[in-house]
Amino acid sequence: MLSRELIVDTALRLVGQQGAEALTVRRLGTALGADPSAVYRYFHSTDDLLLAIAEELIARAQDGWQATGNWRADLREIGLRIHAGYRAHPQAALLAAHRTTGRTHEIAAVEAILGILRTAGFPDREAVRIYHAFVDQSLGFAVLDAAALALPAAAQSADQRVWHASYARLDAGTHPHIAATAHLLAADMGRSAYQFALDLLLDAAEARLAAAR
Amino acid sequence: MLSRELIVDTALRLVGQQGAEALTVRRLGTALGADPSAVYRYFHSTDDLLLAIAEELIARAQDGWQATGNWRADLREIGLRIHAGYRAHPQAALLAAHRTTGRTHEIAAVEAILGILRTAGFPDREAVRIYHAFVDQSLGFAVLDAAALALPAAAQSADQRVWHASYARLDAGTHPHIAATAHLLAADMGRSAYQFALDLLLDAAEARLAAAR
DNA sequence: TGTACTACGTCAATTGCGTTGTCCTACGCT
DNA sequence: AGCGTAGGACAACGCAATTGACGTAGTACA
Repeated sequence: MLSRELIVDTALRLVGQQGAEALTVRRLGTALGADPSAVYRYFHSTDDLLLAIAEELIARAQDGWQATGNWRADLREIGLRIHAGYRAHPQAALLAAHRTTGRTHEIAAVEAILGILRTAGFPDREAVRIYHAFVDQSLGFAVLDAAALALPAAAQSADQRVWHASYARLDAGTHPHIAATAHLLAADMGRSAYQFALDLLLDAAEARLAAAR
Repeated sequence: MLSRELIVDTALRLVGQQGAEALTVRRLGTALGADPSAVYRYFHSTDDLLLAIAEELIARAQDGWQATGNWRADLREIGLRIHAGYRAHPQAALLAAHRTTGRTHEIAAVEAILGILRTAGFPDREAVRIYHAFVDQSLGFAVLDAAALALPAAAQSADQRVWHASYARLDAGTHPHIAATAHLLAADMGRSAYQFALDLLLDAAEARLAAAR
């Protein structure tokens, strides 16, 4: 017996194991032990299914979150949760992160973030702008980092080697700035820049809030 | 008589005119007045073709850029160029934005950005961190916005409609913050948040530079 | 001049995809 | 008992990427 939940869970597992290109109605049907067309009893189209997957990722990211009342800490926590949640399912994140679902869990997240900003004292117009920048920045980094994680292991280490090989060996005469910072670059580019970028965004938001008062 | 250049140019024109979903070997063949399979005489696969398109994009984005000496203005200009360049060709951006090529155009960009930051007075470690956050933020937003543009027209307008339909009709009792800002949300979510996010990042960087002195 | 080779394009076929319409079967309701 | 419906199977359509066999023109070379 199939169900929307079972199909979404199977799809996430399928994509996690076999990569993004495995998410087809036909392979999904095989994984479910059912005919591909059976999926259409529960989802209007593959796009509909994709939105359900996106919604599930949002739900998992928000699960168990509690506001502390400190707007900066709360926003930071939500950002890190979104980023971590999508990175946990890189292939699915690549497909789903840029979709607007308009469903309950997404709405709950929007309401929570807007609430944090407005309660903190941001004027409505400013709260909306910061909300938008915050969410898209989180999703953008999530997609980028997920894409790196979704690469085959060989391509992943090749990307990493570029910083130690190509960049570290550039001539100081033609590329003085890279030459001067090559060791720092090699160390930093292996990690995600999301945390630092998030703190920069929160710094800027805090400064604007102080200036508005 | 076909050629790699002619095919790449035709592909870019095709996508510019008919949208992301027009980039198929069959339609490309039709646009070239040739059999679809003729493309394979010049490119090993469609992925190969897309990489060639991506290279072309990098070249075009950098073309004609000049430093002014104002670090903030220079960084802003580079960010906007990257973002606009990728957004102009969404489907290629989706495939190319997260790859580290280590080729001449990419190296030139890295050197330029690091140079701007170090010349402005950022210490090396800080310059590298800001470089990383700046680049990944620009690429992240580019991917996200490109993905939205690469959607079929139907899905695109559906995403847009969500903000006017679902969100604008939520009850003020259960979702007070969304209800209070629904009109602002609908207006803001139709645009890219990149410019605002970029300005926030530059604000924060400027504050850190001032604090370090 | 004749031969062989290569570059370039066409043609036909294979495989996989999303999606749809039709059929079958089991179950709950009156 | 009869019947509607939910849930699944099956077959088919059209579009996609890709491939290998085939034709054709030009070109190098003996």
